[in-house]
Amino acid sequence: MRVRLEDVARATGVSPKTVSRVLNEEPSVKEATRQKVLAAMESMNYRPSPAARGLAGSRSFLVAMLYDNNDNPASTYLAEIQDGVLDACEAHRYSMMVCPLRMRGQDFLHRIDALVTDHHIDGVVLTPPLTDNRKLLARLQEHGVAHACISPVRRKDVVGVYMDEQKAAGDLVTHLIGLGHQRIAHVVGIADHGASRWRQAGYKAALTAAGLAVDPSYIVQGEFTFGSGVVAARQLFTLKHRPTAIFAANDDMAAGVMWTANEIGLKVPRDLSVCGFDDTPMATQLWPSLTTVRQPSREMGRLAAQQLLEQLRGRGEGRLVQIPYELQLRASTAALPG
Amino acid sequence: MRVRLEDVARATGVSPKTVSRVLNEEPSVKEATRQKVLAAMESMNYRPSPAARGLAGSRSFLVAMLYDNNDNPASTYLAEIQDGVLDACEAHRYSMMVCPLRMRGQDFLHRIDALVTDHHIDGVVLTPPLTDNRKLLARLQEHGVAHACISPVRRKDVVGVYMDEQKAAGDLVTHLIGLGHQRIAHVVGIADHGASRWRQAGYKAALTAAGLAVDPSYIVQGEFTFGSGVVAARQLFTLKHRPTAIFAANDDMAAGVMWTANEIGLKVPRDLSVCGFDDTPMATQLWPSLTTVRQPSREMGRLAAQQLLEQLRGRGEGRLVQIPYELQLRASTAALPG
DNA sequence: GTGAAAGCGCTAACAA
DNA sequence: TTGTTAGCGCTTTCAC
Repeated sequence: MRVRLEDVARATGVSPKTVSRVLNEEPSVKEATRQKVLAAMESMNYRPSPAARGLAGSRSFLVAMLYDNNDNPASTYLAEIQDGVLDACEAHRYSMMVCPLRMRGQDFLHRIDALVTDHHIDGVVLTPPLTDNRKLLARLQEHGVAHACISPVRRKDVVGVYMDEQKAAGDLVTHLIGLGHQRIAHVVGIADHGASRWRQAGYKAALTAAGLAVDPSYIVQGEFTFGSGVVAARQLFTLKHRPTAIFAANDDMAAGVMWTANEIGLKVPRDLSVCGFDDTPMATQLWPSLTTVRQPSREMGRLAAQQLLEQLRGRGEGRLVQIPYELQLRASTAALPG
Repeated sequence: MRVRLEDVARATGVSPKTVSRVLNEEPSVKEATRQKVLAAMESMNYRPSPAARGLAGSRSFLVAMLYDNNDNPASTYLAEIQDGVLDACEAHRYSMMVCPLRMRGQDFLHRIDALVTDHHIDGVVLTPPLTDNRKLLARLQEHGVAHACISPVRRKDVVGVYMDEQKAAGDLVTHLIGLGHQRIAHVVGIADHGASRWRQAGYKAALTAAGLAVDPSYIVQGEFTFGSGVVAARQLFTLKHRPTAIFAANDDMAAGVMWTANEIGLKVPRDLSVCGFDDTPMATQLWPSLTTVRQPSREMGRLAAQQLLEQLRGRGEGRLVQIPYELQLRASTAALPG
């Protein structure tokens, strides 16, 4: 029924071990032998059994994508990353599992243990804010499980992918300043997320670079959700000198800001310019369409997984790669009248 | 290092086979023995190796969630279903893989073969429109792989979960009629999706039941995307007798309709009532917030997987369960003035 | 109701 | 560069 490694060996006239060597791309096989075996595998449509490989060997050819189920950014962000990770896994004949964790609460370390003990996971892809959880990283280290990070805060000795979010945020705010805005507010994301810190830092840097003061009352806390954008906007709209532009740390909060503007009759962008970050599908679906920064999530997932696999397959070390961003200037920002 | 079944056996003073019997919930074990073994497993923190079980036995304790990568509904829909499937799998100690397919193009059957041959998948959860692909279903049958469907078109001899979408759509349109609307248009979804058919059928039924004519020029084709909602709305807005209400077959298209209304200066709901279907997060984030039908995707994923596992574990047959819907009446619909 | 032996398909550690 | 032997941790088959 099933074509086994042994069958390929017999058909080729070599030992099972040699076929195994070819399968695992070990260098110590004569090129002629390798070609013969490869040809037989192909023609016999041989497919190795992951179960047998996992049981006998030290590798499982399995990676897991971990994400936080509480403080998750928009689900579309995670879905795109997942697709990217899957792309890379398929290209290298690895399988992927998905593993939601609840970072608040203590069970989440046990889930790591289970993943390692049960499935012998070879490596994991970490999404924010998991990328910076010291307990999690320590546990992975204990288990000897490799990992790649997406947008990690620490960038030293880390494998994965990141964007220069600070510079991107700075560019966005500089754009607002170029449109004549001076009273520019910022809605911050969840406090300990790297994304919040970078985007806020970029905001401040741009103001400072333009010789504008950083007014603390123009900086309000959010938590990356639509609702928190609404709350933040309401607070900003009660200020004596209302901001003429608001930079929200992500698109969801920007949507909340625009919703609130509608609520009190402010017209975007005439009365208020709004911009976000991420370029989720929503950005083009809002009215007016949202000025934001494009973050290529799927590509980031793909690259992170690729670096992880690079490392697992012993081909080089796995690096931290930077991915470029793109400003998306749309209809929600406009020049300040007068 | 690892606690094996044999270790549990030794600690309990029974044979490995007996421990295996307990593990697999086989009936032919004396209750006292079973308790003893269970206790030992617990205290020794025994975790069976999926690889070994898969290799030796006929089951893999693995299910896959399949989805279409081309005609996919909103990614948030799939993400929620995935979470639900995962919930059920964890509750029954099964693992889940995700498997995107491209239904256009022919490779997708090979991917099924790979899933079965490589991973010995025990069963799959099918999402629309995969639920009704005859080739896919036939292939699964060939392989003897069980499946559960989410919102399948055929409802006979099928395991899974569905909602009465036709009735829900009818209720929505009836609500519009109750508000005084008579010129009610409908934006249809992708032609061969069950969701499109049911929602359109509900629309027509409600009109007919109210003694209103079904005007073909008020029914325009869409494809479940925001952009197609825009196109459809533009078409409807050029009609001599513009509709006073538009029922789009999903929230994304409804958002497109609202966007277009904005574009040409129509005010929702004063000049136009709009409603959608699904109650995605977007529905509450639009301005004005969208009247729609709540479809509990995560719960549907959970239930479908649960029925699948029920079937796999031989406890009963697995049924097709119906899940209730809920109308969400929000700000995008209002009484017709005059 | 329980156990002994064999083997799932592959890789490890050695040997040649 | 290639082959041999043993066994990964479990389930199967068959015996008792």
